[in-house]
Amino acid sequence: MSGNAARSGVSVVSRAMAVLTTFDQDHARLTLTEIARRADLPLATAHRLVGELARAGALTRAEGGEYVVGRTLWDVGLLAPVQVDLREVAAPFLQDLYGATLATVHLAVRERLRALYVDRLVGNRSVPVVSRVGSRLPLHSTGVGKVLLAHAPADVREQALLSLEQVTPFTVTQPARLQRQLTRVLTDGFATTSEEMSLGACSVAVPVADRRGDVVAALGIVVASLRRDQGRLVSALTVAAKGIGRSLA
Amino acid sequence: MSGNAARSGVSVVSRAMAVLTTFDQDHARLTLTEIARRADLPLATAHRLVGELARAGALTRAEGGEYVVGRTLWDVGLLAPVQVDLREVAAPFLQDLYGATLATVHLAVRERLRALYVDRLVGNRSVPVVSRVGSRLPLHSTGVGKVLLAHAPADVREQALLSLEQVTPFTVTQPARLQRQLTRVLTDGFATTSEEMSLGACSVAVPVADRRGDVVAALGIVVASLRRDQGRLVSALTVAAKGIGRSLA
DNA sequence: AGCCTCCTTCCACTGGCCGGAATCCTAGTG
DNA sequence: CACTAGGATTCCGGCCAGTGGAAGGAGGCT
Repeated sequence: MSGNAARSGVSVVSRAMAVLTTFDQDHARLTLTEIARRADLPLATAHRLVGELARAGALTRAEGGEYVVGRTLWDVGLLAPVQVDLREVAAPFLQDLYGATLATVHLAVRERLRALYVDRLVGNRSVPVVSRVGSRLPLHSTGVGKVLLAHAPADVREQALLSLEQVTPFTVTQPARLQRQLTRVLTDGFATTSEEMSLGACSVAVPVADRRGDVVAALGIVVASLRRDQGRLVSALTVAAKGIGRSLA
Repeated sequence: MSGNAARSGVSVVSRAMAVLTTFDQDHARLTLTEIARRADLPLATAHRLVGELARAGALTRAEGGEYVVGRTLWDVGLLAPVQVDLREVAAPFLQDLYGATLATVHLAVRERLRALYVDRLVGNRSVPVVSRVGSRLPLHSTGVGKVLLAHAPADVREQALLSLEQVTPFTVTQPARLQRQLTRVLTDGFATTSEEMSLGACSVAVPVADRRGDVVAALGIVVASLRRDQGRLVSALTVAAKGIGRSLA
């Protein structure tokens, strides 16, 4: 009658991973109870798993008793080959771009219906932004997202147009209007946003094409206003994007 | 007689973590057999664990059949609070420093008897270096290491002086000589190396002190030669380090 | 073919995992 | 101070998931 009632049949490993993936950018520190709830595990089970993960260094206990991702996982995670060639090649160009504009610089690739930010540079006097390395943001409300979407296969574009979340009052949510913008992105060679992702932040972005001409990433910068020198920014971005493309294998 | 002979008594979780920690900077892609050997697990056991980890997204199978760290772990690992305040505060200063010098810029903290590189900027025309974010390099053969060691507690210094690995022909391996250098680091306010970590690379580094005056990190740059403008580099580094220190909470 | 290395599958045994329940903490409340 | 509420921790018997030696592919090289 007592003891283990319904062993759910999933492996320990997948449960442990479920615990780990309860952490995300908005939930970087969690209590045991939250972990159990989010991973859908009995409290006692979560307690044991979390304890073992902590002992192994995968999790660490913060001051308040909450759990955070541990240093060991940081080490291991850094080894993941997530766009490493692209990032290594692009890094110097991002730095030059930052030096020339002093604006926040973004490098993103498309991951299904999201823009995955693989690298980022933020300055002292830059406009505050929500993105971080590893962030996944909507394709329709960011500069890099629009570029990636404009160059995406037709089926991806169609699916993306089906659900346009209203992030700020200025987010473009009408499919027809966004479609027109995407067409212009292809002809103009760059995309812009005006407070469509976060208030007070505008952005410009250009595609990064490899030697075969395929768009593999988008390069963008975030500024307070585009009124002034949009032309100069587009030029700087284009030069950097070309440089990255040429350096890709 | 058959079946499971000696269940070693360790949990599945710790075994899974043992598998994950077989990966390091010099072994970013491993075959199943290598994993089993390095984690000291029977092949069949390693095979099952690796399979489950791969199914959970913690590992990915590369083209050649080797395993690499998966995207899921990259996501989770990025959430680890490893010097996040320091890194966020320092990032803009590193970028300015790169802009002013076009040299590779390093930010490192001390982790026991190693220098842990928490951030890094590498340019197009920079001297090639071995460090990456997450690298742990010796304290006695790197610029940032010497700074961190000079400001470390006495017991740490003593212990570090006991084993000075000869990395290149120019590495300082005599304890007395290194001790004299460390004393100078304290009076001069900066440390230098000349091809002591890798041939063809020299470095300058300065301490980053928080508001209480405690040295919490070291900031360094790597150049081909120090002959020319060591003074200018030290100045730029000092300014940046002061700025970081002032911005720390 | 023969040999070698690495990968995959099989299967009987058993000890580590499971999780409801009880207990221990805090912190907040009347 | 007693009481409550929410979370964290410990307990413990039952049982199945994990274990790993062995055997069987799959290539590659001589």
